[in-house]
Amino acid sequence: MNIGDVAKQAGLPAKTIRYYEDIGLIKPLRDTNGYRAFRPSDVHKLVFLARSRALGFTIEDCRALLALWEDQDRASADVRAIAKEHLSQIETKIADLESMRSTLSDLVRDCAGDSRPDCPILQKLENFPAGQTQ
Amino acid sequence: MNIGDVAKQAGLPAKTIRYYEDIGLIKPLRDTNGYRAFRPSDVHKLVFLARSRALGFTIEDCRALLALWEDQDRASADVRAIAKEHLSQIETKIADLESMRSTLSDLVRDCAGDSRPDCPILQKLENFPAGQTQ
DNA sequence: CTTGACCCTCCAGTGACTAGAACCCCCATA
DNA sequence: TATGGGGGTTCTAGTCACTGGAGGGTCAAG
Repeated sequence: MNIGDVAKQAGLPAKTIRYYEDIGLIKPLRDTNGYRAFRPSDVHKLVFLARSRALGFTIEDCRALLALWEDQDRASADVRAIAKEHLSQIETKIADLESMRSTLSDLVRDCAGDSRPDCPILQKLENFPAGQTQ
Repeated sequence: MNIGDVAKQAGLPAKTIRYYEDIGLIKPLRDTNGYRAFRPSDVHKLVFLARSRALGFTIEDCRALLALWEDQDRASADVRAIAKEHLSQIETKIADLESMRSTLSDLVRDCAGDSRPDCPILQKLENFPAGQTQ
């Protein structure tokens, strides 16, 4: 199977698939003309990768998950540990973003948004306490 | 004022401040020894930048906000537009992360986390519909 | 005079791609 | 047979917002 078809099946851009080969996540064979020749197992892995990435796992998480996925003797707990760690990172991010949202929506609410030069948003950006997350 | 003191005042690493100079956000003077010499207005700008960045504005947003901040004749509406756009991006991100969280926490909940090799997380990563945000 | 804290520049790396250039390969049509 | 289009290939460099490190200069105190 060529890269274009695989890209459709996995829902990933061809560029991304080449990149995944570069960094060693997949190792497709090659045809005599140099084209990548994807086996069903490669496609399967790419689908797995697409889904894991969509859930926000990092590439290194994905690498670990793939290794566990391929290991018949892995412990369920190993996978769970990765997922739990990731989940807690997601929860931290959500909390950060919610605090940003609340500050920002206060600012926007207080701003008349007219043509006068005095803007409460800029005033608050000068004055509210800094040092939040990113 | 030297960069170390400014860093403390603004709550930014010195490296970041140098970077902000590199990309033209600030233009501190120089002492004869080559050290950056920050005026109060530079410090003020850096505080503003730290706060805007803490609220998740991109550097380019910050550049625009700084320009408006310095422009006596700006319209309040311009600032509000940037803030509103940013707010809606934050809200999209939160929604994305919440959908990740709900899927992931389902997965984690269903996983015994023991030493058996069958793991529902990996099974679901093979099977649930892909194509979410990132 | 030395030590240690501070400052400087420049280069490279991060994560996860993405854009683009310059090229090769294959098939169908005129 | 040319040619056009749609694949494929490699390579380099760019993205964003820093961050780390090497290798050095400056300054104040002891």
